[in-house]
Amino acid sequence: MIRMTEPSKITTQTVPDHQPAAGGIAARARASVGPKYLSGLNPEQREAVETLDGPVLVLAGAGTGKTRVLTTRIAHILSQGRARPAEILSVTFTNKAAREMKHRLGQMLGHAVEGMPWLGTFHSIGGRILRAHAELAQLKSNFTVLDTDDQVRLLKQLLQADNIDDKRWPARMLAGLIDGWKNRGLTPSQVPAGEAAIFANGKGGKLYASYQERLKILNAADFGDLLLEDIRIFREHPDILRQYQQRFKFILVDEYQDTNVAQYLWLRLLSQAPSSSSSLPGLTRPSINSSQDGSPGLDASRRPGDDEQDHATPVAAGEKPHVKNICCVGDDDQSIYGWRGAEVDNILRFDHDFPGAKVIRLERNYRSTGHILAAASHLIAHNEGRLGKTLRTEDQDGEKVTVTGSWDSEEEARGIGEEIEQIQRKGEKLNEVAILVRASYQMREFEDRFVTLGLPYRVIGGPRFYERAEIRDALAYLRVINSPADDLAFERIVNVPKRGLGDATVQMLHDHARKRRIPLFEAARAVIETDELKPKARGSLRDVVTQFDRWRAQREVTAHTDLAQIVLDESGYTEMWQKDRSADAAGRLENLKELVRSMEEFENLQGFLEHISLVMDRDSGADEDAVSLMTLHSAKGLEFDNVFLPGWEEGLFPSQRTLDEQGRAGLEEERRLGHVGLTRARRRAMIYFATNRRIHGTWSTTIPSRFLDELPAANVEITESKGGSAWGGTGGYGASRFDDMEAFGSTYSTPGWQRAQANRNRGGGRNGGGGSGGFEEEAATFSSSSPGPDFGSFSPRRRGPLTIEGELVAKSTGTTSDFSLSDRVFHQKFGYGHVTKIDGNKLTIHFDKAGEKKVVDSFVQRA
DNA sequence: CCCAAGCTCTCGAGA
DNA sequence: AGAGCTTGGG
Repeated sequence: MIRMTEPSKITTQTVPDHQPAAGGIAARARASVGPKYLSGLNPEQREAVETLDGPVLVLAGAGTGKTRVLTTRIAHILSQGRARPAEILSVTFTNKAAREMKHRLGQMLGHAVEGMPWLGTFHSIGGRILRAHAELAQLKSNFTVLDTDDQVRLLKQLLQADNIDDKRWPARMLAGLIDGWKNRGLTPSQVPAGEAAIFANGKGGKLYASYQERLKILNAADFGDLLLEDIRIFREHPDILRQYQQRFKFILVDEYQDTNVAQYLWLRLLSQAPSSSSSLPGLTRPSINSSQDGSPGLDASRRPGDDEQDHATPVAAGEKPHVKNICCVGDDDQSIYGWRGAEVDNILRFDHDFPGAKVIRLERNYRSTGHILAAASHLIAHNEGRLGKTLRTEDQDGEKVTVTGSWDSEEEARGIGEEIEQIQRKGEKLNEVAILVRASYQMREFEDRFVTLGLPYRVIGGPRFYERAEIRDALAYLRVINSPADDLAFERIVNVPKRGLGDATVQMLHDHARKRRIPLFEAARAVIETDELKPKARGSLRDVVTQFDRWRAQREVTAHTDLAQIVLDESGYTEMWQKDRSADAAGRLENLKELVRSMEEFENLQGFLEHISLVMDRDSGADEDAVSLMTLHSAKGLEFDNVFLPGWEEGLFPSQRTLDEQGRAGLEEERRLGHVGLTRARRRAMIYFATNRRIHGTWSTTIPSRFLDELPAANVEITESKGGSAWGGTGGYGASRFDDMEAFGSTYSTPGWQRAQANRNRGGGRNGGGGSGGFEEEAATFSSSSPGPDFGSFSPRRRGPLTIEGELVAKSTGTTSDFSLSDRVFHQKFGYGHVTKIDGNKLTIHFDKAGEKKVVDSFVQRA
């Protein structure tokens, strides 16, 4: 496996502050007389903007001006006359990022940027290309984009048709598998046999194939197809590929560390210089991480007739595909989307994939104070698979990062609430306060608290607008109008509002449709001419068909917003919610109005539907002064003066599930998430953890996150939680504390807790963990790291030199418990029992009545 | 065909 | 704890 840089090179390669960027005379000459958009850039940024030719990788650490570089680069290309707006392909991951870039470009160029038609998310641009060549994917250009929900419902139908027990083999799981395959660029015939077999006794691959067939019949594509079908079209039709290669003179990619294999392949195809040669290099990805079986994923050519397989041979070593001007910007330390197929390897091996690539590091941080940056850097230094950057700041040290322990998550929310009120009293804006949680279920407690306090807040990236039932219903009506073959949409609304068309009727329509190979809607039209249905159902169905025919006719002469309103009213859908007396009915009606309003931004119904499924976020009242509440994931790219980071506990953060599924790679991704969280803060970062947390409705005792131990003592301050902490100071939760804990229940030994415990013990035994005891500052040293990163290895032990010193270490009060095996003990809640296992100050006790429990020794007394 | 009660399952991040 | 789904009775 190839590593890009030796650690030793990293520091020396950094461009010194005062010298002009490499690039020599030309760059210097431009530097003095350069256009004004270049002024204010530091030398590295400037180099990233001005190196227009050939592949460029910009390693942009948090807060180093990444977006600025990207937008300035586009401005530079345009003003140098190197390309017209329509010749620049610029891809981002989120709509937010795309909007932000458009906005900043507009500001920079002064005049309106009418062009830049190819600035957008991977999915929107992929979808656009697919629509242009839909017929090559057996689709019509008005195809529907299915979201996860539709996908699962469709798969459920397929499972039923195949008589597969969807209890044992959930549709969700299959959806996840298919998603994963698509992320890796695999069509049904390319899925390795072993993987296809793991679902439903070997039917996985076949189901994937029939799912794809169904999609074509429904005139639909899922998110993965938006890229995968492009790739297939490019491969099968070199002339089309060449057309795009010629069009795009420059390619820019944001957040490159988040790209998955499919996105990588897509980019790679587009980034080849146009060539008429039949041997297209780079059609496949060279083996990713030297997997032992030697199957690089794409060479599974089991099915005859897939002639594109012929190209699927790895690029020969030394072969240099001609690559044009592609600039990828990313930060390996912010790669947090491994779970959806992102390959950190894409960025780690950039110069291998794009030979001759210039790598530019942006390490000057303009965002955070010294202490925050030091803490974040120190934390991330524990990762092995890094390219290695050292973030620097010229800002002052500022306040130390605080770590606060609370008894439980309610106290945590209370403490943070009070802290925020203090910030407010100091006259700071709530807009500059954010709470970043690991899992969305953590949000509720804060919302409750803020409602009580009357503190304005907004949830960012919460349940998405178009995922709401009423929006999906309304969209389904519009989808049926737009695409009569959209059976999923038809099925969704055929009996909404209630029309007496239940499962029996729908089933009958299905049979009919399948027999004649026609869409459900057409089946309905046929069936109402027969007397197969009871008169009542028949009448209802006739009404539905007639209504849709009328709406489709109206579509020609009515503005699409008016049409939507008409459809909602005439179908009785609006009325349905007006009659509904539940609390949220009013809100739903409001949402429907909002939906109709939002349609105004689009030319017509078709354009609206094309976009709606790709637009995830709705900007909600950003002008109001309010605290922001969001997940760590959705915080990427944002910054705030004050950042609260609650829930730093084993099992929650790092997430047990990630650890279980991804081993050490997962742990490193979680650590990067912590790094992202800390680097969101400009002036104050405040970490919290609770000793007790409610998970799945029951209280569990948790132990502080290992990441706390990995913070540098010199930059961190331990504080007391407001309202009394069970942690620190008093030396552990005493029995008196426990007396108050009504809710402390039976779940001390949840599987998650046990796993966390097991992992912790396996992970080097540096400390006994435990919620009890105080932090002690201590110059801790542990050894780490073999010379090269070692992906794919799950070895929990680190080897080699690299020492990290000066860390906080949580020390358990009693690493030696007073109890010994089979001691008879008494517990206030569980009664009498005897000790079966001792682990530091944690005891496993078999209680006479309550069974086996894990308990901290201070909770029990000798019987 | 509809509704209500009971049941199970989830509770990691997104386009 | 809560949602979503299945089941049984009207």
